[in-house]
This record gives sequence, structure tokens and C-alpha cells, in this order.
Amino acid sequence: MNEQAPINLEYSTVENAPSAREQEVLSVVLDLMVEEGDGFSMASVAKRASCSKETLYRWYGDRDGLLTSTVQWQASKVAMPKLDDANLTLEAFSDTLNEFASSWLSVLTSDVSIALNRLAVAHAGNNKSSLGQIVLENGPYAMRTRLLPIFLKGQKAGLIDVRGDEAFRLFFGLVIADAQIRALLGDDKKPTKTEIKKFAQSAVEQFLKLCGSKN
Amino acid sequence: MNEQAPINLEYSTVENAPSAREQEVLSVVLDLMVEEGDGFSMASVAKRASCSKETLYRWYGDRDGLLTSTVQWQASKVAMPKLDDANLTLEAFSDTLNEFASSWLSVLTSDVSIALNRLAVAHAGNNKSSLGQIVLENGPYAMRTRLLPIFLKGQKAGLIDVRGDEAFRLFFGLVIADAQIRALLGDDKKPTKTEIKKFAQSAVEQFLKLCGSKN
DNA sequence: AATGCGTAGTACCGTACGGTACGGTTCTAC
DNA sequence: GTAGAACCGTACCGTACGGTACTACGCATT
Repeated sequence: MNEQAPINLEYSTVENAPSAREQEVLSVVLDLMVEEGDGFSMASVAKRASCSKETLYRWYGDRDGLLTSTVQWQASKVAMPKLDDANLTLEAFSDTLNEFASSWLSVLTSDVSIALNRLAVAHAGNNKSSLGQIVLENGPYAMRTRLLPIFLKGQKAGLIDVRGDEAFRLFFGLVIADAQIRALLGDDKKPTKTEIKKFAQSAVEQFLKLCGSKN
Repeated sequence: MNEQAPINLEYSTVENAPSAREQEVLSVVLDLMVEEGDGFSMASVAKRASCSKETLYRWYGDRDGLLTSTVQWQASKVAMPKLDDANLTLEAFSDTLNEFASSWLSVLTSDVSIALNRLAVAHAGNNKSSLGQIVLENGPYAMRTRLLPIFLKGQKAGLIDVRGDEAFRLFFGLVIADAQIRALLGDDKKPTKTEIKKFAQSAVEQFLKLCGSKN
């Protein structure tokens, strides 16, 4: 999914990590999602992955299970970014936020993330599966979980002054703004690398201006 | 699946306001969208609207035509907010933005809006229809078109100092933040009326703090 | 060599749904 | 009053797809 993973329990144990062959299958599913959205059939997966439908059903139970495994696998692939350490300068704090924001925007506007989020949004609408919840937990919630400690460090270092949940909402808004929903709706004007850099930098500046405890 | 709809010309012209009977049908479609997402069938529409499927196909050509008409009808219902007039005080400007923000957040987190956006996002993924474009134009783009004149007036009155497109992105982010995507993904923690008020007020404050030309 | 497991490939089944056809009824215009 | 259109209700058709069953084959262990 668009973001990283506070690791999925089913895959957090060693023996549940997908094998190489399974990863081939899941990778095919991701490709098909990007190409065709939710419309791809089990047969198309089997054909492109050179496996039988029976195998798909034995491994994943049903279509929803396959989708769920794919989403969780993708979530598990995003690496956890390392935080910065003890004595924190405004410079380092700002840089960390900046890098985080850039990476976040890049991921959210990537083809895979868009396809995954579209799928999750669609499934959240047909009360058919829990993909919406899964993406929600591995997307916005995970980002929040990751950012809060950073904000906390910034606050302890006296660099910002704001409650954590407000800080997250503010940071999300400044960084992402309308980029994600526009991408999901099919806006073809996707931000370029340089625009992303610019957005991120601007967002961090604004964030610090609003939350900075300089005054 | 089906390619082309023999689009009813009466609905493609300007004076295409749906009749009362048609509004009954479209209203049923909206209800079913909220209840079942994209999953409802033409038969279910016909049954609940007490009309025949043949009528649906005669009026709308195909399923996509029905969805398109519904989306456009819903879009046409959103009233244009009136701008404020000539000599502009900071107070009035701020109030206008505040009301706009509240209303915007309310709409975006309403059941109907969520259902429509889910549908549009899903269809933007299955390159099957142009619903994504339609919602994009009647959603973010329309909001932008509506806000830009307001920003311009504020700028001419010396209340803010920022380029229009940047102002829109900033305002969107501050007001909406993660509310819409969370709602689309099925987050059950929808903002209450009072939270919306608070978010809007806070967003406008922050907007003015960042764009205010007082310094 | 024989046995057995896992899987590819494919044929098959049931169902749901988009779209059409048609008989019967109501509304409208002349 | 009558013709014709619109419309309701329903039966029907074709197809696509989820899911299952079955066969054949590769490969390992014995």
C-alpha cells in the first residue's frame, strides 16, 4: 500500500513469509491491479503467473484472500524509516521531516499505491471485505504512528509546540493536500519529482512556522 | 463490456433538468450507492424505483449512463456560495472562508459524497467510464474555481499575499487534511459537527497566519 | 521401478447481472 | 373514442466470472 507497515501479524512470523513462487503470484496480482484495477479475473492471474486456478484457491481460499495477501505483502515491503537520534537541531529535525514528506508524496502518487488505494476504497464501499481497514491501518494510521515519535522528539527538544494528533493532521494536510484524491480520481497531472520536492519543502516550512515554538 | 450508449440527447443539452419521475429514479440510485456501493444491479434500481428495466435503458442507454446522470444531477444540486462584496474587512473575509470550510468538510464526509467518490475512484481504476473525470471536475476543480475569486478579492484587499494555485492547495490541505481519504477507506470515526467547526476554524486561522500579509 | 505429493492445464458448473423482448396497461393527443 | 406512445412487470438470453473437479506430469523419496 501506499505506505509502510506496522507489521502485519500474519506475515510477521517467519513461516508465513511468502515463498518465492508465491511472491511471483502476488507480484502478478499487483501488476494486474495497476493495469486493470479491480476488474482482473482469477483466470488472468493464473494465466500470467503460469499457475492453475486450483492452486490459487488452495493457497488463498478465495479472491478476497488473494487480494488481502497481496495488500499485506506490499505493505510489508515498505521499509521503516529510521528516526534521528538524541540531541536534535532544528536543521536535522527539518531535514528529517523534509525527507519523510518527499518520500510520502512519492509513494502516494505512485501507480502501485494508487491502484491499491482504489481497490481498498472500492471494497470499503461494497461491504465485501476488510481491505479498506487494512489499507487504512497500513496507510494513514501507520504514518501517524511513525510520525508521532518524531514530533515528540521535536517537542522535547523545544523545536515545536503542538499536540501530537493535531500535528499529524496538520502535517498530512500540508504535505498531501489534494494530491492523493486527485490521483485516485484519475487526474493525469501527477506531480513531478521537482514538484514533490517543492511541495515537501514548502510544507515543512509552513509546518514549522505554525508549530514552531520560536516565539 | 458495452461500448457506446445511445445517449439521450435531451439530457446532453443545457435544459436537461431531470423531471420529477427521473429524479425519483436518480434518487433511488443515490440511495443504493450509499447502501451497496457500486454493487447494485439495474434490476434493483428498477424494482425500488417501481419502473421497468426497459425504461432505464431507454432513458440512460446503459448502466454507465445511469451512473453518469446520477453523478451530474447530484453535482448540480450543490449550491454556489455567494461571495462577499466590495470593501472587505479581515473579519468578513475570515468568516467567509470559515463558512466555506465548514460546509466543504461537511459535504465531503457525508454519506452521499463518500459513496459518489468511492464509485468515481473505482471507475477511474477500471478504465471503463469517465466518472472519475466528472467527479474530479465537480469536486476539487469546482472548489478551486469557486475559491480563487475569493482569494483574489482577499489579495486585492491586502488581506493575504499568495499565488492563487498555491493558496488553493494550502487551503485544501489545511481544511480537508486526511478526513476524506480516511472516510473513503471506511474509517468509522467520522468527524462530528463540532469537530468540523473546530477544524474549519483552525484551518482558516492557520491559513491566514501563513498567507496573511500583515508581516 | 513404484508410490505419492504438488501443481499446471482445462473442462465444467452455478450464478449473477447487463441487456433485450414482449404482453398487458395507462396516459396523451387528436 | 381511438391510435399510438410510454411504461410496468417479467421472462428470457448471453456472457463473464468465481469456484470446483479431474487428468496428466514432474519430481522426490523409498
